[in-house]
Amino acid sequence: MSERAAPSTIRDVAKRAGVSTATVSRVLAGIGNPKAETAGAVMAAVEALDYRPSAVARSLRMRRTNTFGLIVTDIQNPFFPEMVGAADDAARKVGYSILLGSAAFDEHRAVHYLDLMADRRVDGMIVATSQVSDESWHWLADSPVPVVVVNAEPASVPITVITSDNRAGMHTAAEHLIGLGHRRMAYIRAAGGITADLPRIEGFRAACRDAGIPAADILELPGDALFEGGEKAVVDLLAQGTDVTAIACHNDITAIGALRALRSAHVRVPQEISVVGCDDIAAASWVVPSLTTVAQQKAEMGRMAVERLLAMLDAGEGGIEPETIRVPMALQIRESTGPAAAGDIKR
Amino acid sequence: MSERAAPSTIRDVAKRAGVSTATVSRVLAGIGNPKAETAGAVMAAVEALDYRPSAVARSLRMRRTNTFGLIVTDIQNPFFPEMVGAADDAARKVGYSILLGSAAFDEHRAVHYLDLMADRRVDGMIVATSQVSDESWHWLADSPVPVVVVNAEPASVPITVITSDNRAGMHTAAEHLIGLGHRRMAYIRAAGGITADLPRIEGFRAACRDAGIPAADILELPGDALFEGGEKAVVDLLAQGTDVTAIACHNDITAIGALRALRSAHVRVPQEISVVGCDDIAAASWVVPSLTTVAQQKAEMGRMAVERLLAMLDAGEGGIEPETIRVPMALQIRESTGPAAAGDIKR
DNA sequence: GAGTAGAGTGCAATCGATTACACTCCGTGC
DNA sequence: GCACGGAGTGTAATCGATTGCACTCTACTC
Repeated sequence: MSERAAPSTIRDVAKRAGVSTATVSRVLAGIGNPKAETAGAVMAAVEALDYRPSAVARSLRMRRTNTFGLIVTDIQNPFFPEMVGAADDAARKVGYSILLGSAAFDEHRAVHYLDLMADRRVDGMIVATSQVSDESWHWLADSPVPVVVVNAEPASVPITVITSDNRAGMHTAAEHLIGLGHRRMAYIRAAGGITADLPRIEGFRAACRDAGIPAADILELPGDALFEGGEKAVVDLLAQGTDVTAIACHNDITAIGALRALRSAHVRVPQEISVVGCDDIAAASWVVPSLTTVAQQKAEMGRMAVERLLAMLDAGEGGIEPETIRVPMALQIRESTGPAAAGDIKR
Repeated sequence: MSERAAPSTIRDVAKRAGVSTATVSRVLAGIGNPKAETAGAVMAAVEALDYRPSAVARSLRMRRTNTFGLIVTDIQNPFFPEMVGAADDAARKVGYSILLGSAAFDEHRAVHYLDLMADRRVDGMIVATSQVSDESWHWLADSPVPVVVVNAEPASVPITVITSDNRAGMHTAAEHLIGLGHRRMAYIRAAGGITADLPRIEGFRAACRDAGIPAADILELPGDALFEGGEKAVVDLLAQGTDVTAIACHNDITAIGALRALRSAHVRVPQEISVVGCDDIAAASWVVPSLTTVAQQKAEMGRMAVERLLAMLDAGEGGIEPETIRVPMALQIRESTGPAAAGDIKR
């Protein structure tokens, strides 16, 4: 047809209704008490022209975008969609929307999104990744826009943090294994830079220490927080022969990779080796055997992050002190853990 | 500290550099040939003030937001993050970003996002869901902004569509099963309203017809495109006793639900019953037995959608005719399918 | 009947960028 | 000496909304 039809503006509506733009704006915002007649004319014009106020123009004038930025480590990890969904719900309920960015394990991409969101003048940011440089953390902490960090703990930067109690969670998982009689265990870690890695391994070690298990009996294996990392760690472990009877993993995806490798090697789970994960993603109950894991309150954290941002917004600057909130985790016992095998596995 | 510090504006920069805002704008955009001295002063001021141009103001003036809206059926289905990731990559490369909305199987939410994106004046929209009313499809088709529909086929609306060749894909899956000797089969469908449902079941039926299998031998079961639907369908199927030797499912999540129910009932897969899914999500190769499935080119489709939008944008209105592009699917044979059992299952 | 209050609107500035147009120099050509 | 052209900048309009302030009426008080 014609050129790309320009959407109608408030001026078009005003003209058609025979009033000023100020009146149109007021009628639509429901402020002032317009005469029923005026209001009617405005609404009719809005209807006729299929008018939709431009959020862009409004944002410029109001100096608010009604948008929160949300950066996650990797949207492909099912852990995040659940969190994102909950955050989006909470935001939508109060008229905000979420601008999403997935860092995809790449610090440059994280920075890209940080910049993007700053340029877009989001009203607040949720940073749910630890793939962020120290420099960026400081920039965030100094930023005039409210920031909430989820599941990461930037050291020595005063900033609001909402995180699962990773230390206590993995402590519980270790106790569970120890209670089942496991003494020689392996732990598959995340890659460096993922801040949840440290508290989790520490919780695990602490529980072992408390049970009198020598640190040397705990094998720490490198991983990458992905399926491949879990798989490879187990392949290597078995290749060199091992007597561990349990494997704890940084997260569920790693654990599922581990399960896969154990199955390929015909090691029975949990009869020969028990496996526990962390996160409680949907797939944890899909796999065979279903995965014992430490559940994070994903949705709850997403919701909390948004609520916190809103609170910071209407408290204004300096209204709310940075604070670290620890959300409890809960052990989900499924099929992948059982009593320690009597004898060692040699193969 | 003070009030929420307002970010510095182009005027602040101009003042500090001792030039006009026009010059600042030109220097930053790299147009005109500013004297080296002027350019230097501008850059210095930008640096000193930590100036970032407001994308909001720019969008208003340019009447372009450099943003594409993307609506998916359900971000929790791993199928979508892969597509979204690819779309985001493609968009970022050319300076665009993606505003994401998950309809979460709710038509009202889909409409909400449609409105939101229209208000935000996105430069184009990707609609990767069929949870959209006829009215909305027409609205989209008439919309002045470019729209690409992914994996849905609004009937009788002239609009650009990129979709997997669902019919051919499921036809192939059926042939695979038939080739393995299966004759009595079940098919777990999606809920009504999911447009991929129809071509898939049709492809399945067609392959059976071609093989001379009477339609009555194909059991069509209701599902919901979710884990629960697959699980329930199989539970019901087994409860009433059945002689099927293979189950095809609308998608992988459904198939994984079916696997779970079969396992609970101690039916061996594939020895007693074969299962195939559709999508090829990551979890398809995680489950046990790993899932034979028909793979969609998720990333490719996300990329294509963005490219198409860009093409529509610089072709201007009417430059590109609506067209339906079918992306081929590929059978991924894994462990969940095998030769048909000799005898029926009675339990 | 003058004064006042308040309801209902309009005028115009503003948010922060981009860009058409006008203007000032300065060097050249003749 | 004057016209001309181009390089380099500045002035001001514009994008589409919101909102403080001023204004016009009407109704009411005394």
